Amino acid sequence: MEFANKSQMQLQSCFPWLIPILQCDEIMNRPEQNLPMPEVKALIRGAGLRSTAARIAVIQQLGSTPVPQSHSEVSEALEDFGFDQSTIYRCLTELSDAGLLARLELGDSIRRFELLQSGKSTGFSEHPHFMCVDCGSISCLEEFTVRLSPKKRGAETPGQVVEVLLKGHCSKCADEPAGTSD
Amino acid sequence: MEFANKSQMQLQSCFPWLIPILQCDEIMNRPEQNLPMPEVKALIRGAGLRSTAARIAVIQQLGSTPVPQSHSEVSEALEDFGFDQSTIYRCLTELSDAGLLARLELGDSIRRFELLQSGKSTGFSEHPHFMCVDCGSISCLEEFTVRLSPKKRGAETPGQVVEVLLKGHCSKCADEPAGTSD
DNA sequence: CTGTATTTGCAAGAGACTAGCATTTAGAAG
DNA sequence: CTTCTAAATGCTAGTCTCTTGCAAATACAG
Repeated sequence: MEFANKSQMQLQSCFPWLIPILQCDEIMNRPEQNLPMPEVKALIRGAGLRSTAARIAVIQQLGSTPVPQSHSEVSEALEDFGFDQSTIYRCLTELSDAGLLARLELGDSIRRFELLQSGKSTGFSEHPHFMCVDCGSISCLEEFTVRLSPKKRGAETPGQVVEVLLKGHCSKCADEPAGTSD
Repeated sequence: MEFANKSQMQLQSCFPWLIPILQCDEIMNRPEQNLPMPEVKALIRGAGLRSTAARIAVIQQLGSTPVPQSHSEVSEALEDFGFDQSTIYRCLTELSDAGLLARLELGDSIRRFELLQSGKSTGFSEHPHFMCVDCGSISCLEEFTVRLSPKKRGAETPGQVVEVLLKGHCSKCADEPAGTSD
């Protein structure tokens, strides 16, 4: 990364217009990059938002891993670009409000976001998630569906389910004797 | 309630020994009370903890409603007793560590606690929960079981599930046109 | 290229929860 | 019924995640 936090500030004072271009360039050439830039821009614009460097970077970052990421994971991954914390928060919120991301609240007080592939734009994830209560790892259960079956007939249904979260001991933690992992 | 926050402090300075007795008495005679006092004491003592007024009150309060309660709900319900916020937090944590309560993290950054009836003491709830993403209401799905079924054979199982959380639009919110509630 | 509504950066703040430590108390031993 | 001590409480201050207000910067329509 050519311009880390400090040098970026110097650069910015001399050539303010350079930063977004450099940012876009850097974002585009990151090894994690897996979405073509014009597509990302179109995605953002299509949602009625301006395609800024921060939003592009957030989308790219979320597209780079198969699991949902928290704000701190995203902003750490992008910290070389010098985005403000609140900018990342706002991007995540706006993009998920616009239906491009799913906002997951898995119960550890950390909000996670996931890039939605479908055009459904419900803002909810398309598959169940599993969170390990021991190590905190998250996995997407794309291969599974969850069925809610009443124990006896006539049980009152709760409503329309849009998101499923399972918690338990992941296979890695379950293998280890209790207490050896965290 | 005979002694609210202010008068309690006066009382306490004159007759410090009076408070716990009054507290226990008040707690015992609350209309919400539904568990016999000696049983509650035995429950706490059986878990290896001292049966203090705060713990008894917390157990009683959680036993008074069928849905899990948050720290603030518990401490508001008990505020006439003048317990400190951190005491309630600690009681909830200790009682759930001891296996008497289930600690639910439903994803809205608010931890909720539920009185466990069984002697299993896993610290996890015995039934799935449903949280409405519109109004935030929680319901216990005691009448339902959840089955995780793979879409195709050979899908990797995530591990041993101990807790199930469903989110969606509750029947009350789903009936209303979007936007009218919340 | 220009103007303006949208975004961003910064700094301060809200809300849920935790930790440290002196004081108080439950429960056991005498 | 007292005395003793480990456990529990109250108070204060702190952490962490996330939000908000506002001036400065920027995307993009015209």
